[in-house]
Amino acid sequence: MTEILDATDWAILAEVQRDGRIPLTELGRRVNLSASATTERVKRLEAAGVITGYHAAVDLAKVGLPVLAVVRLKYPGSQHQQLYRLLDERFEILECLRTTGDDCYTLKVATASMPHLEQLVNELGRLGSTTTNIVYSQTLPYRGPRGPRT
Amino acid sequence: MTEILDATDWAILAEVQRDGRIPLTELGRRVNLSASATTERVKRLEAAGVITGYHAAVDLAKVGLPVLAVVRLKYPGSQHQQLYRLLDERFEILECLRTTGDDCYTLKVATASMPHLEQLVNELGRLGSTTTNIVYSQTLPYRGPRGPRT
DNA sequence: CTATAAGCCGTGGATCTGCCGGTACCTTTG
DNA sequence: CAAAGGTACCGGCAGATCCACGGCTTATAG
Repeated sequence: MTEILDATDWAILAEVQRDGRIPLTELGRRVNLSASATTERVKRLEAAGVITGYHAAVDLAKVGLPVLAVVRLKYPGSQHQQLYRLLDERFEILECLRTTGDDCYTLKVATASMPHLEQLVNELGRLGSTTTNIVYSQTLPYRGPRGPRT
Repeated sequence: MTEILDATDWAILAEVQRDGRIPLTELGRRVNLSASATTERVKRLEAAGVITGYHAAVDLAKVGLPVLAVVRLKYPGSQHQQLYRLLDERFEILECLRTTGDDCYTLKVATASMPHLEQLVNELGRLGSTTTNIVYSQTLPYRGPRGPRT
């Protein structure tokens, strides 16, 4: 049960994070391994939980959710239950991080319009005080971790 | 050039966001379509830019980056160049959003340890004033957009 | 030196993908 | 009204891909 990742593992991770549908033969070619050896490496990474899944990325604007915002939620009580219910119901909430500091939660939300955002923030405001920042642009869209000396 | 997504398109998006490596035949089974019809739908979504790519998700803790944090950066001048350089060099920075409000940028960073985080924040602090919040847990890990009445 | 384990390779059968023609339905147009 | 064109779907086939198998090489320990 080798806990450490070698350079080949990092190369594999870089490739599958860039293109999650790359064929194993092509992946093997890029990391200088045979197809079957590549398969074993990938399976091991999946089994160890290093690779947690494969997901398609969707353009938010193209599906009618052009308004992206970061909402910080300050939350006096401890009725987390209500927040969980909102996370379940409200598909506009894309991500929710629980953090240290004055604001307990940091949410990323995507809405169809400003009134739509306003309505969502109103809903969140019933749980605690909110601070909202509209996102101009994703200067750096999410990227996964890289290994040393890429 | 139909701009609107129908229920089948949303079902496809839900499936490929959940599992980006699902075979087209299985995908067709789930959305009640033949394999070839499914292929055409997916190709169209890709060509239209609705699906922007497929990516493997990696467990940050498992690759030695267990400390996740949100850093907000307040930035008096306009030397964005220096920030871009940092984004390029510093693999610990996973995401960077430019927002309205007092803090110009909101970054998501992952580091190996607290000293490592401290060093990264010091680096960022040379550009402007920073506010850092450690992430306890991802209450809701990133999920993509969902269609109406899932 | 031998035994064991780990990592890699090549092969072959099962599966999936990509491309083809064909059908049904709707809209447009003469 | 009828013909033409467009759209979305299906089925089938050739080729590419995936996956499990056994054999080969190297490293380590006894």
